Amino acid sequence: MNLLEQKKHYFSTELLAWYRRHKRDLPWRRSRNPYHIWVSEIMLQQTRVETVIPYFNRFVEKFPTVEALAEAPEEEVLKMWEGLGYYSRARNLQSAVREVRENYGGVVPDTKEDVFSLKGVGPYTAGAILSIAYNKPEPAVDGNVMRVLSRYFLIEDDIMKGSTRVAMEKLAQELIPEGAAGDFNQGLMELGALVCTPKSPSCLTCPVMAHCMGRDAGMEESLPVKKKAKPPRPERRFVALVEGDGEQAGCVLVRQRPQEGLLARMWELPHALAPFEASVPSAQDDPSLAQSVLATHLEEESLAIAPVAWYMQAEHTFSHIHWELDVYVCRPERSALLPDHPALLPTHYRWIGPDDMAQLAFPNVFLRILNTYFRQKS
DNA sequence: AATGCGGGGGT
DNA sequence: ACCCCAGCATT
Repeated sequence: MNLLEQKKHYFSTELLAWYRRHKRDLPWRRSRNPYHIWVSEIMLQQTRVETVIPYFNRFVEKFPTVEALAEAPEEEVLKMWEGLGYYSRARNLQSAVREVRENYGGVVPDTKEDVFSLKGVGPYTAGAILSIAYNKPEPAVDGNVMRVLSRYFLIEDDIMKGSTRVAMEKLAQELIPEGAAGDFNQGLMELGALVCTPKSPSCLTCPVMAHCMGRDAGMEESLPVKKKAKPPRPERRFVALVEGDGEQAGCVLVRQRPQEGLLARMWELPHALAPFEASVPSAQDDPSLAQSVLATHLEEESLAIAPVAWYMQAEHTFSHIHWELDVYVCRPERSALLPDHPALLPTHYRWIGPDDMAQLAFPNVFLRILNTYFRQKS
């Protein structure tokens, strides 16, 4: 056996033993229910374990089986996902679960082609489901795994490239010990999460430090090589907090976003993009600018409102956009188009009170604004 | 291959 | 102020 083969064998053996001693007690590790493992893997995409735990527990309690999730209204599924981000994950998961109900009799499939074909399931998640739920020897290469492997094997290829991920998958598959795919794959990720961390890795407690080529080369902190992402583009927006009067007293106006795109089908406060000249907030801002931008925007939606006063600022960063929000309290224009009769609102608009928040899914930035407002009013 | 798609925590 | 995270779909 050559030197590289020895390093590989050592890595597999030591990592597996380490995982079995040190693995965390996580909710989705308490059973091998393939549906539960699937749900956890979708939630864990781009999301930390600590964040996922409470969401996972609530989700499987409400939707314990493939059937339960398949039959649920999408609105309820989105509400359970509220705050977790990347909401297409939730919609794709439900669509895939319905596919499993129709095509596989409600049983999560156990072959690569079938699992991979499910909506929202890519190379990582397919490997995770097959190895963790069914103990099949498939690699599950995520960001953690690429970091660990790039350090241990001193791989300097850019991990953002698809070809690098494919090479890592081949390597990861060769490393899987006989009959222990699930534990080994989870061990790789566990090591990346707890020991071989992005910054200041804890090499002295690492079970495979002795043969780590990255550490030998003094490169454990500079690996993996990763091309920098583009910074998010800034957007300043004016937000309308429209206070109802008359029958709508105590309510505010919200709307549902379009079917596709950013935050698809989520609820929000009405808002409009500031003109370029006002793209940077300044102390000398003329409130009338926000008022005209908002009034014009809502007029296009057949609503007549009059901004009253600046209320608060908020910001929110997506991967690709940074929102600076200025919130203005507004009033419906009396006698104008805004109907006394709520049925005449454009269909994607609604008046809501605090109690209605429990049904509608909002992105976090609007949750913060609405909670601030309703708390202050009560 | 590049881009769109949330949100929070660590440093 | 970055950086990163148990990625996938679309183009």
